Amino acid sequence: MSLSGIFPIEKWNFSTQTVVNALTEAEYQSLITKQGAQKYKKGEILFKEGMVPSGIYFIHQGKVKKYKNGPASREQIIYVANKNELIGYHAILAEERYPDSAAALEESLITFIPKEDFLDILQQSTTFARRLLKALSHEYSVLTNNLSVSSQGTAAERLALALILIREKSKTGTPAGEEPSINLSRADLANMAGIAKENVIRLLKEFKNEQIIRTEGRKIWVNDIVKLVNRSNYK
Amino acid sequence: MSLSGIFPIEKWNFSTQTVVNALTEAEYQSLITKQGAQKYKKGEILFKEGMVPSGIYFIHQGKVKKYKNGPASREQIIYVANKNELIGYHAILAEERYPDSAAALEESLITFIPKEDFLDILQQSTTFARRLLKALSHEYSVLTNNLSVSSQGTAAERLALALILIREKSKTGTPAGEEPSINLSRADLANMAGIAKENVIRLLKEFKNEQIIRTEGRKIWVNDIVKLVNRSNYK
DNA sequence: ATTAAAACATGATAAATATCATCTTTTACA
DNA sequence: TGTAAAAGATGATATTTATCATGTTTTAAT
Repeated sequence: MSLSGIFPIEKWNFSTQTVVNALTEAEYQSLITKQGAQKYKKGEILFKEGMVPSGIYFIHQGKVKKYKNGPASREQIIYVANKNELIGYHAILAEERYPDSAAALEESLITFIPKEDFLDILQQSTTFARRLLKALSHEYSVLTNNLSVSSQGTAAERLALALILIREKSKTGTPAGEEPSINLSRADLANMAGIAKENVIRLLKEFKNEQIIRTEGRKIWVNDIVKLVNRSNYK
Repeated sequence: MSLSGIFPIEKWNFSTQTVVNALTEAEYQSLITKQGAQKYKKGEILFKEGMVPSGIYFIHQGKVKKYKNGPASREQIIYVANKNELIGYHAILAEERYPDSAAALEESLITFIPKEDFLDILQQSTTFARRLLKALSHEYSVLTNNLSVSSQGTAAERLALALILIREKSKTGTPAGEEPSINLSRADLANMAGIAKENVIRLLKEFKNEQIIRTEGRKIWVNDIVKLVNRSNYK
């Protein structure tokens, strides 16, 4: 079942793919060669909040969480970047240290693009710069939506939303027509929704009883996306 | 008493002033003339979430809240823009509808800049464009900090933070050496912190008992900014 | 295959926060 | 300046969510 018509997924995703698409074939080849890509193991850290940035990253394959460690050492996931997305550019462009940390959620294939190369392209290609400006402006609206839900939504609403988003990102790689499986730890789900791990487990049980999802070990499948969207209470 | 050294205020403020500063005197005069400025009464709405944007706004005087209306018709304040800041550019640059609403928090003097004029300058001035890119990247870090506190912080922490931020913004216009007064409704404070109004009132009482603040009617003064920063638990 | 560690699950309890009802004070304006 | 409306304040209560303790299952490495 599709999200189209019942949930505005574009309001929850960044759009750096369009920035990458502004590159010419030659630029793409020189910057983002798969040859130079590194393999990251699940859980491996790309960069940490507070570090001086030395470049940006392009995700060929896999998923990367961007997160912050709060006071009580609890982790808040800000965004999950998917295949074909860029990360790490905020710090470079703002001329600041990394505002958050990044770690692979699963085995991933990622190219590192040195700061200088990135800034060169930015200087040369006005299209690239314009798309970047557009993408960053769109991010404002994504984060704003998140902020609103995070501070006003109930635990169930926040978890439902997290499931919707992560399910959508899990579609890449799933054969068409087949329901994608969500393969995240309960802890990561908790850190996405900003709630306690035990609460995630209990709410998943509730969703299961309502036939919204089914599980097998840690894996979760969405049976009824319409009900899940309802549960997220997103109007 | 100053914030410097004890609290990184720059991590909580946008930086569109630097964008405006990229304008030449002539550009500034033609775009942001005080002559064409409009007076907005307290509570008056500049634009609403979902509207098609027709331009951006420059705040000569006053304060403007940017907010979203959640499901339960509760309002979440995303950001309070101060004197000399721009607002409304995200929607134009992202080529989307306004992602949030904006309303004057006090009597304000604001210039409307038509979309075309804004885009013209953007095309002409690479400095303007570059600063805009930098400002938007910085906003990511601001919103990210907000998101982390909003989903993980306690009510007291969030209110303390709101007070720190709004106090800082109230400094403009306060004679140097004098403690600025915070003049927001309890409801607005609640909507900034994302907590219930009654909870704000009770927490303010607590802060008063701890000698952190003093009040007179709705007005609030900070007696002890160090204690307030501690209360915000921001590390 | 065995086993230690990690992740998952569950129940009991405590803590935090929202909601509701009501009263008082302040503010705005006719 | 009187008065209605809005905002502020308070107490009682309900609800939500986190925390703690403990047991079970799964996972991964030897």
